Amino acid sequence: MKLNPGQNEAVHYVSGPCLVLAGAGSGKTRVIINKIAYLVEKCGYKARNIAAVTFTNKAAREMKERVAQSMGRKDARGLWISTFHTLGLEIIKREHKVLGLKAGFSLFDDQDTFALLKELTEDELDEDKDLIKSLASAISNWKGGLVIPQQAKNMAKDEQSQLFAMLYQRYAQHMKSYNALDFDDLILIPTLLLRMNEEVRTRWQTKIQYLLVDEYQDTNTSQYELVKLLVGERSRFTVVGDDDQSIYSWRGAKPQNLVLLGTDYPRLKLIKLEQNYRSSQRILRAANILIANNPHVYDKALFSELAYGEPIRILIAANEEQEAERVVAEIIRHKFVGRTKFGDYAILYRGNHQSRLLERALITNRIPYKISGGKSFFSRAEIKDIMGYLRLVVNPDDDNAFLRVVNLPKRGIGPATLERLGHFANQKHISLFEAIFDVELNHHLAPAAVNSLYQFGTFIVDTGEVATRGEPVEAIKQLIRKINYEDYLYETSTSAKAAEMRMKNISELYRWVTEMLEGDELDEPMTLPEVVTRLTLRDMMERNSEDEGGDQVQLMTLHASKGLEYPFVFMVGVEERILPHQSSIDEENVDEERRLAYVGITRAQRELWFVICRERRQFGETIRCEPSRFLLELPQDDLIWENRKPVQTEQQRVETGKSHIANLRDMFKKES
DNA sequence: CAATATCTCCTTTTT
DNA sequence: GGAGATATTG
Repeated sequence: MKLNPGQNEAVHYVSGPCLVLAGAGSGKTRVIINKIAYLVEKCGYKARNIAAVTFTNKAAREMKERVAQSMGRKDARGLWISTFHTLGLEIIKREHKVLGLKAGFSLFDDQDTFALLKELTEDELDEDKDLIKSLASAISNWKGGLVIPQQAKNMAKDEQSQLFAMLYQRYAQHMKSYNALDFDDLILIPTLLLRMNEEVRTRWQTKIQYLLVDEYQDTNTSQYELVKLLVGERSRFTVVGDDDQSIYSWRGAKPQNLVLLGTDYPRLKLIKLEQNYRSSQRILRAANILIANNPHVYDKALFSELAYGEPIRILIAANEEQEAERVVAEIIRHKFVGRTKFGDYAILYRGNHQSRLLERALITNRIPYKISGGKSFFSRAEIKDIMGYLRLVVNPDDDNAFLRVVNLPKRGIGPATLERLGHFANQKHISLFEAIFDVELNHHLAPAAVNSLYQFGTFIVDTGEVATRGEPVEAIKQLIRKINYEDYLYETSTSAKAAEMRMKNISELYRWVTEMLEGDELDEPMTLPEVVTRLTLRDMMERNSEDEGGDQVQLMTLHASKGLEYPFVFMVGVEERILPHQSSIDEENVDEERRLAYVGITRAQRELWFVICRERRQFGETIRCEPSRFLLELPQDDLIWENRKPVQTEQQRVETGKSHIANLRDMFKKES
């Protein structure tokens, strides 16, 4: 396929820093892929000296695959295509000596982090969930903004932030003694390292000679800085982004980085991609009109040369059960009429919990579906159990992992025993695991308890030895067998069927681990510690969802839909307090929700439905729902509201003396 | 003291 | 409708 002039320019401009403003569906991925190929084939770069950073593992995976197809597997080998987090992990891994980190560090996911914070702040925060959560996000913000604990303390003005800064410091100390890192560390640590250590900086600047960054509007301060440090003086890079698709500011993303880049690099070349190849003109028009309500830094005029297309429909359901049924019925009808595939349909929603009823409706109608993101594979108890074991084997100082698995299956080690063990370990400033082997433990615990603990500890050590001896696959096999995990599942599950399901999940995990340990044509073999950290980044899960690509209706959150496209898209729950979400209305941050709606709309290629309810059950009470303000902002002549004359004429407007929008609101109220 | 049964809270988005 | 804390039993 030929590139249009803008795309062409973006691909061939390689002499300096380059910013590509790429509207939705304007072929930005194609630009990146072509550019990588161009750099290797025409500019003399070696694959191993080019890095491309994407926002999700899935996107990285896809890009790797597409690049490999376009330039041949051999040439593509060695390219660094990953997320920021995986790149950071790689840097940490290779520089762990300089950093003074032990090789087998644990990667804490946010649940681990939460558990640790809860533990550490019992006295100060009194187990208050909301407080702990805001502490967690404060810490995450600090880390994302490159603020270390000492600086946080210095900057703290009020009492609350002083307390939080102090707890941040305590958290950091404990993470260190657990030999653990959290997600934010994966960016923070490499950035600080590159900033302070010239030798390391030079090494990485030599290694990565050209850097490409996708979804640039989602970078936060530390990622911005990391990019800057990696590209150095040469500043050979291309970043691609779209401020209208910035939907992650709640976790520190700074779309202003798009502007900042212009001041930091005066020679920055700005290229706009404005032709949309994805959506019908009508869908694009709706999206453009909606997003025009937001402020803009760079003006952008997206256009499409595709057909004008079908009207956008708004389905109105009495309640949330009906909402799900309506969607499913419409898919069945539409598929029958249009002879389409289930895989052509996507259902998008604001929050993960909204998927439940949809799932149920799909199941009862025997429609195959795939639900991505959300309550993932990795939050299943059985997976967390086995991962807990693996983490402990790799890094015995990981107290979180220890606590998860020490009495699983039951080994007669109850809370009382653990309480004492914890107290003892705390006094001696050692990990729980080390405490087991301390001779003085006898003075604090009954012999039976000490013995159970000792047995457990020895078991972990033994497994670790098998793994390091070069037989990690064998070690995992033994592990699952020796803890009688299968029996445990059958005993604890409510039905044999459920146990079977869980065991299947375990086999799946086992398969992935084995694959990663052994490597394949695109990926090098990994060590067990690497596998464990990579799985925590949910790397494998997303890879898997691809080859499972049967003919299935796709369900996902609006956030998860970014970067994807589907011929037919349903957006459900497009109501006030859901699609602008209540909290964003309270915080007066509706613009970001509008961008979220914009992202959803621009996923659609051919047809688009919005679905709303008149009322919905929210924990016991039924509450009335109002259509989202975004629906009222759309061009009404492109919409068909169900059971209703679509458009108010100019005459009606004059007669009633009310605005278009007020009238629509009235109509909705009368009917419900 | 450990294992199981009941009751409560809360539900934005994710690397 | 699910996880986590509390009440009850073995």
